[in-house]
Amino acid sequence: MNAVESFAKYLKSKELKFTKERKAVLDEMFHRGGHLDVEDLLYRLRKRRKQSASRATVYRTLELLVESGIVRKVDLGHGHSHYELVLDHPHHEHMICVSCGKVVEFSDKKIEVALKRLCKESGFEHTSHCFQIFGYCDKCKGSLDSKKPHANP
Amino acid sequence: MNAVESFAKYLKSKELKFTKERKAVLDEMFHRGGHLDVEDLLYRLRKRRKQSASRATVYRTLELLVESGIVRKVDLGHGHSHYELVLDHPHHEHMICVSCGKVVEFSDKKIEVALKRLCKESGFEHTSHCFQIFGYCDKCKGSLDSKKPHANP
DNA sequence: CTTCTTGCAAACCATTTGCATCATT
DNA sequence: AATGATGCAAATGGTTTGCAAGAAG
Repeated sequence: MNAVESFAKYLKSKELKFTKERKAVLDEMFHRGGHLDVEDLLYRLRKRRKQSASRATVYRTLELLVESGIVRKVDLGHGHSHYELVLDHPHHEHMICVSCGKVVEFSDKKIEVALKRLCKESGFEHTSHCFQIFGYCDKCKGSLDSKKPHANP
Repeated sequence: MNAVESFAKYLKSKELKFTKERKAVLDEMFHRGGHLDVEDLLYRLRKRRKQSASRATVYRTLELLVESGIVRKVDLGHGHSHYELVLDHPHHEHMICVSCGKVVEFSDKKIEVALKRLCKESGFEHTSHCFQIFGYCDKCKGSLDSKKPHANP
């Protein structure tokens, strides 16, 4: 089942409507694939699509997308949220360069296994997690400016 | 070297002053040990110590404590920051119950090893990381109210 | 005495919300 | 036609900042 069908189904189950604004947000998330923040999304909707949506609607739609499990909210340490598609995108964590803002996705089987074991051991019912590694990417290593506002890749 | 000496040294190196307000914040962080947010800290300073400090000063002091490496800022998904002592407290991650807000610390050697290897492989210079697991603690398992203190995925 | 700090209140910024109007079902 | 959705602007809540008065070195 693709993201659009999945979202339509979710909305129907809650007796909510599949408006053009909601479709536009989902489409843009899908088109992008990677992580996006609200500002990016608004810009892309305005500049690259015929269909725009207000900031409030984007926030409201993202909340629905998160609830439905299609998108996840991630914290990349930039002081505001980012969102990324879950559907069709293998689960991963983020490695973030505090100098240039570059974000590298990674995943590790051993970490996944350890996580599951830890939860099981303590009777914790895992629903989601967030693993961010901060530091300097190979290009910024040795760089002194750890105080730069990170640009979004 | 203890936390007070360490902070004094850091402040001196930056030609900053070790005021009673700064000492009070550090003392309370040290006394508490675990994670605290600004509200907790203000309350404790006001109620449990003779020395208080304004909200602005608490924020400013925490920033200095983070810069100096004595304290780290952690995101427990509550919509605001928490802070915890690094010095004299073994490194750990957090498992957070989205229903009751309970936070359990954990650490895992295999995860630490995997993290180091991953960074090395990609030439990433690791400075810090944050690993949060969200879900339901043993007491809240089966609970329906997923609408409590949570924020992240 | 000079410079850094404090506390206050105003500013800021991301996010949420109330409400009148509009669009889907 | 009924109900939910939108856009706007105002509200919110955590955090930051400008500034005058105060304290540390």
